[in-house]
Amino acid sequence: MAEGAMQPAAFHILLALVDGEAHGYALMGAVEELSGGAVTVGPGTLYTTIKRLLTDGLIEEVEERPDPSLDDRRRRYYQLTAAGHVAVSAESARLARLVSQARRRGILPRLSPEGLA
Amino acid sequence: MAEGAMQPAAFHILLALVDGEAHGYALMGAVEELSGGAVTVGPGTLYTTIKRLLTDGLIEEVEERPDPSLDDRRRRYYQLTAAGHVAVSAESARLARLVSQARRRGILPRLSPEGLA
DNA sequence: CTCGGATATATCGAGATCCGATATATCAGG
DNA sequence: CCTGATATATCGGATCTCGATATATCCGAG
Repeated sequence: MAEGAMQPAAFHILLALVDGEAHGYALMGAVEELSGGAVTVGPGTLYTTIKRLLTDGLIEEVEERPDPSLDDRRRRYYQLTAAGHVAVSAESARLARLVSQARRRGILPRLSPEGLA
Repeated sequence: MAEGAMQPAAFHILLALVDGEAHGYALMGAVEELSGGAVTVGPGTLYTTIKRLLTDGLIEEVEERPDPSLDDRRRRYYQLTAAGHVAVSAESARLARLVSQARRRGILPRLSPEGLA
């Protein structure tokens, strides 16, 4: 897509990370949940996207380990960078504009379905 | 993507067609306009996407020619089918849910930018 | 009338993305 | 131990994107 658009998988992952740091495997479930089950990111997309987001500087790995008693040495935790925050905000605004265009055309209920999962 | 997601280019084209029938070349400008310039669909994406939308039964070609004095025999006009209307509504609702998730996380202004282009 | 540029549709091939399958390793519990 | 769930990672095929290119038509300038 043009310069103003982001890959859907990347956006879903960044949006899940706004809640705070998370490890890869947990993000699969988080994306499915915040999309209401409409989007499923499998391991193939997940880890290749994570690698690209790291390269692009939109996320970074968290070095500190959690409570040692709860630690799982396999996990790798990630969090948004400042650039990642900017990017996910910009992409959200772009989608909001599209949604308002859809609403203007009368193909959506009056208000956003705030009450839905 | 999963069963509940649509290709961005296809969605932009369907959304432009909610306004009524249009021919392919006009859709390029329409998509750029309704996306606020963020998305540019070039001829490659445009015509391959149109072909796929026809095959999937989401759009159909309009046979009737416009006013003969204004006719341009090169043009091919398209309009949404009933299935296309359903599809663009469903995809809009999916995006609206994502936007509400973004707003819930505080990375968007309070209300949709209704006043913007 | 002819020429040239804009309009319009279409296809090709390269690159990017997506995604299931697969592989490997670690964790927890029986 | 042994098994199944968790967790990360990569591979290859399929799909999607997109600029470049080709062809045809329209229209106005000259």
